[in-house]
Amino acid sequence: MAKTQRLEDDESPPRRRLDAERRRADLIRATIEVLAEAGPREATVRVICARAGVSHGLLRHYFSSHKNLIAAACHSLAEGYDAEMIQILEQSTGPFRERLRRLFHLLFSAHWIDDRALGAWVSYWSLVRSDEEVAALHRDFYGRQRQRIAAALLRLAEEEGLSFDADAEALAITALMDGLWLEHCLDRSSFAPEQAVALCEAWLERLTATAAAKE
Amino acid sequence: MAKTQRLEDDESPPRRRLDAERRRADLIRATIEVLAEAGPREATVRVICARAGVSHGLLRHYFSSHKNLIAAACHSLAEGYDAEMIQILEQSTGPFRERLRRLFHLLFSAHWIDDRALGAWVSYWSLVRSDEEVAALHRDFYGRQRQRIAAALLRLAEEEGLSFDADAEALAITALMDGLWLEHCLDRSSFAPEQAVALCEAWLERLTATAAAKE
DNA sequence: AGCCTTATTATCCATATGTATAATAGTTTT
DNA sequence: AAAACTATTATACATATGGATAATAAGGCT
Repeated sequence: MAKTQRLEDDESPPRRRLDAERRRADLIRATIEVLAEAGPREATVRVICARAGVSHGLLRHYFSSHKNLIAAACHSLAEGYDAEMIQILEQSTGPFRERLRRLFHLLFSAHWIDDRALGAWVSYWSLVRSDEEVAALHRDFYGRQRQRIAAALLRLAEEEGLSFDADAEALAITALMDGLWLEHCLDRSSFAPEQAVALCEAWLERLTATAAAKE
Repeated sequence: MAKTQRLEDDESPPRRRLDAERRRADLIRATIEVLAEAGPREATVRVICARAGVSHGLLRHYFSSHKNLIAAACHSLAEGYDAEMIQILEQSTGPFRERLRRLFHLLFSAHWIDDRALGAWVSYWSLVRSDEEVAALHRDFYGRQRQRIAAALLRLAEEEGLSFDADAEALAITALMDGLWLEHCLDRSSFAPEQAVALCEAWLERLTATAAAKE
């Protein structure tokens, strides 16, 4: 009785034909939104398609399976983050100390915090544990990410005449950022984004303050 | 045809009556194992009960619902970690610098790394986002955890005559530990547990090295 | 205009899911 | 040993789920 929202006496809903890539992107965006808001358990074919505004039969036109769509959404998340990191660390100007600080600001800026995709990362992490396809994707993505940060730290060391283990420090700052991001993601009321930025900057200052001068 | 695994000509499986608390604990343990190995999506009533070796109808005898069991499992995870933290930080002896180092070692020791519960935390985090009951549990748990670490840092500052913002630093070291733990959880091949311990210790040393002496 | 391609929907199907209920059997009590 | 109690199972049920198929219509082509 209460189910008659549509099709009752109104004309049938406008069936729009969309550009293939655009529809694919729409489905991925919808998946990320659902993952973020309801988690992997609720991210069913029907819920995702409803979110994208299409019938659930359409999914198989663009993705080989439900899992394939989930993996594509995770891929999209990782790629998006990677692209922003390249932009800030490698394609911008200025000293690398400044570039790293810009990365900290980006990560806890409204752009990433307010995005509905925020919680999707936790779902993504959850899927890494259970889906081998996502796990392989993650290994590749995380390796590249740490390599980028290590390279930036190495350049920083050159610029400031310091010496430290860039690979190990990249691991540390990545973990610090992820940890802060995770905790803020789990409970936004626990601390302000600015505090997370401040802690990352403090970490960087202490690193350079205690690093040995390169002879 | 292929479904006749049992009850065909053998005697019926031994139906064991267990102590209530033991069975409850068994179900929670099974839930954590399934969450760790397969993620929240596969942690269904039937899978969990099969893991615990009971029929799926039994669940409702001990938990009001599937979600209630999941929440109980998350609660158990958090309580277990909290208990270990109390043990190490508050009920052990020695200078607080040493106690904190012991915490680092514990976190990345075989006990926590090899435990099948390792991946369950990611599932737990994923559920925080989608289940309000788990979210409330988490806020309480995380607040206590950070408070414990802040208290330990404060004692460390007293012992060594230093001055720093213990609350903020507790946030940082918690994030660093969680971040390292998360990354190791997602890909154990990415770095050795000992390296995570070393990075936490390095963080602590830099904190005390750069902290102002208390006048 | 009319035709063709195919994106999109509606519908169907087998199975999985959470929960409820009645039957069964282990344990305790008397 | 009989009876009472209740943990446990087997089963049932309504709905949800991922996937498949056939019908439909939107947009491009000539």
